[in-house]
Amino acid sequence: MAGTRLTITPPKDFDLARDVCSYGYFVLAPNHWDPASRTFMRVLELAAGPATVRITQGDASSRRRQRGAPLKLAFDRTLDRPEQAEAKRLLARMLRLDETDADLRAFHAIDPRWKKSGRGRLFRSPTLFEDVIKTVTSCNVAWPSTVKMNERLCAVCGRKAESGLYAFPSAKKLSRTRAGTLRGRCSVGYRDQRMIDLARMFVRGDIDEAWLTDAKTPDDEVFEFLKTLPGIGPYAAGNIMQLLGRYSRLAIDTETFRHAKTVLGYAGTDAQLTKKIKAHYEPFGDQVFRSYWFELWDFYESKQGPSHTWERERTAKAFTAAQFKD
DNA sequence: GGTAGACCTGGACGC
DNA sequence: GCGTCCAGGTCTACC
Repeated sequence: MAGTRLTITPPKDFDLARDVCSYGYFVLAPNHWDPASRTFMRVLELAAGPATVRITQGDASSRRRQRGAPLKLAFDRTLDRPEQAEAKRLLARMLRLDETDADLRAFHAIDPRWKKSGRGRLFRSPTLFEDVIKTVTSCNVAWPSTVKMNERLCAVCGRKAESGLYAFPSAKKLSRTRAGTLRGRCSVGYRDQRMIDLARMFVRGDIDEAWLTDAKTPDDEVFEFLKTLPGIGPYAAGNIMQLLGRYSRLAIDTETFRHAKTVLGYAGTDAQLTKKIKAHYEPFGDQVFRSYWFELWDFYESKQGPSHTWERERTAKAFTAAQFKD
């Protein structure tokens, strides 16, 4: 790529392979992780149009872990100064560079199981809007359909970069898209109007990201607000909470019940399991989601190998609750 | 406050 | 190849 090249100095323990491959969204379009080269690539929607960024850490030819080494960004076009700042801001959100080494030490003090691996950061999207829409695509559907919806949303509604790759659609674009297009061409089904309504709320400013991320805003108020959004119920709200950096709640879905039965050895009705699950994670206080998630992720890695080696095509098919029932 | 049924897609299964 | 059933979380109507 012959465009702008930038460098970001991450926190000392940041590990690109570990910290990108830490949450399922890293395999959803427009994200692309290449296990062989340990390179992350996606299109960012910037002020002057879409730009593809390729991210490596340290010496790409080395197989050694290079925690804390500079992140090298290579773009497919030239970015002016404001765009460079915008790109860095979006990538910092995506990679959770705001989670400092001290933040992670605090998490590991509560749950020391992840101290050795250093796990703590959870990959997310460059924008809250993309995180919310991705969460809606993960509701009431098997994982392969979530993968497909995100691919189609980008291909049908996203802008094309010089690289030929597509961006995730902006809120503005999605707010003007017809429900029939989303349903017919993006396979989002009944989620069509809910996605458009969400996009319109973002465009109008009805969703106040500053308030949602303000440390002074109580978790309970954020959770209750999220549940008022179209297509967002208790599971989705819990998931968006963690995407906002609020780890005090679980996002309970069928996968949680599968985990409770097969890994934790619990039995009973869903209501009984929910009580046992909450009791199990209670000791982790305001970090329950991370403790839950890395237990789950550990299980996936025990079945599929280290997450940074997962091929996109295989991952698209492998990760469904049904695959792990036994 | 709790719950049954509808919503939509895609995969599994039986014929 | 076709039809049927089922899984998946949210929403609405109803009790």
